[in-house]
Amino acid sequence: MPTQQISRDELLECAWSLIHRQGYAATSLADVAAAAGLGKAGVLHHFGSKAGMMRAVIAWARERFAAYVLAAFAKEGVRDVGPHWTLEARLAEVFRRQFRLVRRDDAGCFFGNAILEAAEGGAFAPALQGFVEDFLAAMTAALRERFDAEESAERAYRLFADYQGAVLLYKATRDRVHLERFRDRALASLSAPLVGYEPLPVPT
Amino acid sequence: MPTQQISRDELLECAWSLIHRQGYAATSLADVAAAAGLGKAGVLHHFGSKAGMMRAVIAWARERFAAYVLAAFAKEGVRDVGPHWTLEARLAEVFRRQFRLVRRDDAGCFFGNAILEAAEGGAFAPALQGFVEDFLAAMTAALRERFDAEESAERAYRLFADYQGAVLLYKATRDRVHLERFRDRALASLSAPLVGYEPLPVPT
DNA sequence: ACCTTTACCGACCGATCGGTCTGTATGCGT
DNA sequence: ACGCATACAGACCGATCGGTCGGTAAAGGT
Repeated sequence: MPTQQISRDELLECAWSLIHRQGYAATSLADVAAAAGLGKAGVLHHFGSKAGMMRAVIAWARERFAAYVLAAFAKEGVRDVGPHWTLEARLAEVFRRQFRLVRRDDAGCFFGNAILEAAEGGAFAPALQGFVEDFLAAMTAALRERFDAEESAERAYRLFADYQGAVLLYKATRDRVHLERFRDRALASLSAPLVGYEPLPVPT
Repeated sequence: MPTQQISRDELLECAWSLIHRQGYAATSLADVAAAAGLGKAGVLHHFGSKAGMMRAVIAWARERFAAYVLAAFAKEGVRDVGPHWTLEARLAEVFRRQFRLVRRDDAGCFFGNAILEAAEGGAFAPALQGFVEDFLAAMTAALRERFDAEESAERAYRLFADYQGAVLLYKATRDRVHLERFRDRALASLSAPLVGYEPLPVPT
C-alpha cells in the first residue's frame, strides 16, 4: 500500500471542523477532500459514504468531548489540586473547555447544531442523543457530591438546557457575553435551591 | 394576467413549512414549487431567488409569531378574562401557542433552527436576531407587571435561553415532556427570586 | 521475487441544484 | 377592442452533488 497521506484522526478533524462550521448538508465531500489534501475518492475510501463519514465524525467528536471536556469533572487524576478544586471550580473548567470548542469559528456546539439540522431524516439522532446522555451522566455524577440522585439529575438537565440556549444566543449574536452570563448563573445556582423542585417525600 | 393560482400567504406558508421541517439548505426550490402546486419558475417569479424567498419567509414568520404567539401576552383586547388572567396564565398561554408551532412535524423552533443552520454565511442573522429581540421585548414588557425593568429583562433572557434548550431536547428526543418540564419550571420561577441576581444598589 | 492488500487518483456518471429564457394565457385599464 | 402588465409553464443552462470504476503505486507477508 502507498504511504498514508493523512492519519484517520486528522481526516476526522478536518471533516469535523467543516461540518461544525457549515453544517452537514452544506459540507460536500469535495470540501472535506480539499481540506484533507485528498481527492474525493480518497475520502470515500475511508468512510464509504457521506453518511458514513458523518457517523464516524459524530463518534469521534463524542470521544473527544468525553476525553477533553467531561474529563475535567474528574476529582482524581488531576495533578496539583487541593481543597480549592471544588465542584464550582470543576464545573467552571468544564465550561471553559467547552467554550473553547464553541467559540471555534463562532460555530457553536457541534452536537446542538447537528441535532437541530435534522439531516437525513433524523438518521443521526440516536448517536446525537448519546452525546446528551454523556453530558447529563457526567454532570449528574459530579453534582452527586452535593445533592441527592434525583436533584442532581434535575440540575444537570436544567444546566444542559440553559447551556444550549446560551450557545444559540452566542451563535445568533457572536457575542461571548452570553456564554459568560450562562457560566456565572450556572455557578451561582449551585448554592441556591432548585426552583419548583419538590424533594421526594419521606415515606411514612 | 392569468388567475393567481396561490395566494402569497399560502405560498409563504408552504415554503415556511418545508424549511421548518428540512432546513434551508435541504429545501430546494423544486420542493417548494411542488408543495405550492407551481413550477420552479413560478416560485422564482415571486421571490427572485432562493435567498429572497428565505428573507420573505423569515419576515412572514416574524409577523405571524408576533400576531399569534406574542399577542397572548396582551392584558387588554382579550375577551372574557378577569382577575384569573394572571401573568402566569398569560405566560402559559404564550407557551401553549408556541409549542403548537414547535410540535408541528416535530420540527422545533423555526428561528432557532434557522439561527443554528448558519446558512449563506450568516446572511440571515440580522433578521433572525430580530426575532430574538421581539421575543425578549414582549416577555420583558409582560414581566414588568411584577418586576423592575432590569430584573424583567434578565428573567426574559433566562427564560428564552431555557426555552431554546428545551426545544433542542425536544427535537433530539421528540418527547414533549421536555416542553412541559420547561413550562412548569418557567411558571414556578415567577414566584421565586432570581438566583445570582443582584438588584441595583440604592445610590447613597 | 512475488503477490496480495491498501490507499489512493482521475475520469466519469446520473441526478439535482439555483437560475435564465422564451412563450403564453389571462385579467385589467382604457 | 386593444395593449400591456402579470403570472405563470416548460425547456434549458452550467455547476455541483454523492458515488462508481479502473488503474496505480507502494507497504507487507511469504
